[in-house]
Amino acid sequence: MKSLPSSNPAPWSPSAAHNESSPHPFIRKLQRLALLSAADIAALARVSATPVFVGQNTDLVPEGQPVECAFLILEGFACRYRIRPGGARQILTYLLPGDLFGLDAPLVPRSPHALGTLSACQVVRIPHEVLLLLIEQHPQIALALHLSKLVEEAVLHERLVSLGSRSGIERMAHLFCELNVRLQMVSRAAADQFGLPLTQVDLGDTLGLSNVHVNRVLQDLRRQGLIALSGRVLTILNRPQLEALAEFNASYLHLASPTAGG
Amino acid sequence: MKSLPSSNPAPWSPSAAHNESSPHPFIRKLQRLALLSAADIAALARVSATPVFVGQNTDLVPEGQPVECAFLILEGFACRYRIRPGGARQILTYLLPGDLFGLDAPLVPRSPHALGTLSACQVVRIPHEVLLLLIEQHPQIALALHLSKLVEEAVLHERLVSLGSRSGIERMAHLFCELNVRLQMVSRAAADQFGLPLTQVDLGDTLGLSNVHVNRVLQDLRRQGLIALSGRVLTILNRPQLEALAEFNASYLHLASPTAGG
DNA sequence: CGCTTACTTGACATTCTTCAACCGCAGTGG
DNA sequence: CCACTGCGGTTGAAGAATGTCAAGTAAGCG
Repeated sequence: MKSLPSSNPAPWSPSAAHNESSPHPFIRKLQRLALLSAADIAALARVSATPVFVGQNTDLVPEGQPVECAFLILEGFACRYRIRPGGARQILTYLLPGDLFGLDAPLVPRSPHALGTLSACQVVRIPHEVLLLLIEQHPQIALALHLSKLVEEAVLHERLVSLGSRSGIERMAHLFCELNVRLQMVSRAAADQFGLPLTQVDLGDTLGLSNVHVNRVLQDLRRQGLIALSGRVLTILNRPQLEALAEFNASYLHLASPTAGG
Repeated sequence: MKSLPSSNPAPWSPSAAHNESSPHPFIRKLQRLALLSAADIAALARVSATPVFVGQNTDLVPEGQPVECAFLILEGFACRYRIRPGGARQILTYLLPGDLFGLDAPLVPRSPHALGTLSACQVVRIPHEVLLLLIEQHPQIALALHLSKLVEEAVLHERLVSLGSRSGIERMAHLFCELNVRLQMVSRAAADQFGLPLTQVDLGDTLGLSNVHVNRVLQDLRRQGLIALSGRVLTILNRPQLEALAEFNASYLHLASPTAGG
């Protein structure tokens, strides 16, 4: 695992003019959770104006280190993960475009897990003070961030159910359903198709399966005609059956305050 | 699963004079997280003055229902759990004396999981408004509650590592280590011994193991001389080895603000 | 072209589950 | 007092799910 080359943009990082490439995932996500004013949106746009490009498999925050600033993912897949003494990696959560890491970092002396990229990512580093100010001056943003933490908790609970009591194929189906909905919410997925920049090892470290077993589970899903997966693109071929297999119900991802926009 | 007999104390509930039986676990826990004033402590004592006794295996909040009020556990074991369509139960988190459920409930339309007791419990029902007031008027309590949520998150992550990548015996060892520390923090455990009012089925539903396998794992731990467990009392016979087996490091449970008391 | 990384496949071992039976104890009712 | 019952725990045997090891293939890249 590489580690992040200090604070400045990596040498191969292009200009910062990329931030209008597509609907801003952070704003889009928070708008779904609370009603934001034009000033709120402007503040969010300002905060995330200078993205940095980070290569895949790069640590943004190493395990056990203090967290110097928050990170906002604009593009790509990142994750929180732990490495066990024997070397095994457990991926705890995925961070997708629009997801924020380190909101509560000032309260935590050292991060109990690492934050790293799984694909090449576009990331914004946000100093704690900036985030603090944002929250103090924009109560609706504070509310949206709070709600987003509650959704994260629900996702974690759902993953616990998967790891604790679902079979390999059910876990995989559930993960795909969840990723599809989460990516759709920030316009990074079509109805039944999205880019999945993960290796089979990544999937295994997420779902508690060996890479070999992941491979066989994927083949099983393909053979049943539920998905297609090749070239880092996942296609859901039979959503009803996939969701049934996963016992998937998207409601846990759709927490919204009564005032929230679409 | 029984369900809670409405809002009033159960018929067999004794007097409320019981709340001085032992160091108040809620106050004790929050004091560990932030520096509380005498007024803070008095307010906490007032809020939790009227406990209710609840029998084992009783639902306080059913899955999918709105949460009408918060619940504070004073004695006994409770848990958040989910029942899967096929009937399988996954226990998500334990609530021990001093633990609070429903802090964010006003923001969540319906609880995605149930809250139920695993043993007979002593519980306080706290209306949302009372909790809100407590938080508004006592910033240090608000801080402590926030930190306590962060610890809960760390516990959840730790459980995810267990279910995702540890063997049955490692999971069990880790759970015992964690429970010992958490109970010690609220004076419900001696150095190496504590009451464990759980059945082997409960343990299995927590750790993602069948009851039969739980039984064998327990025998293995006993055979290795690491624990004794009988009559609902768990004794840790060889802590270093048990912690090594579990890869246990208590630091994730010891988050504290710089100003916190011991 | 050779190297690396990801994926694939087969054979085998291990972990864990399922099913079924049995034990022991506590509560309950006759 | 005793039979009955139910729950929690224990045991054995068989099988399913998953891991490990090892080898081989395919695609991307310098």
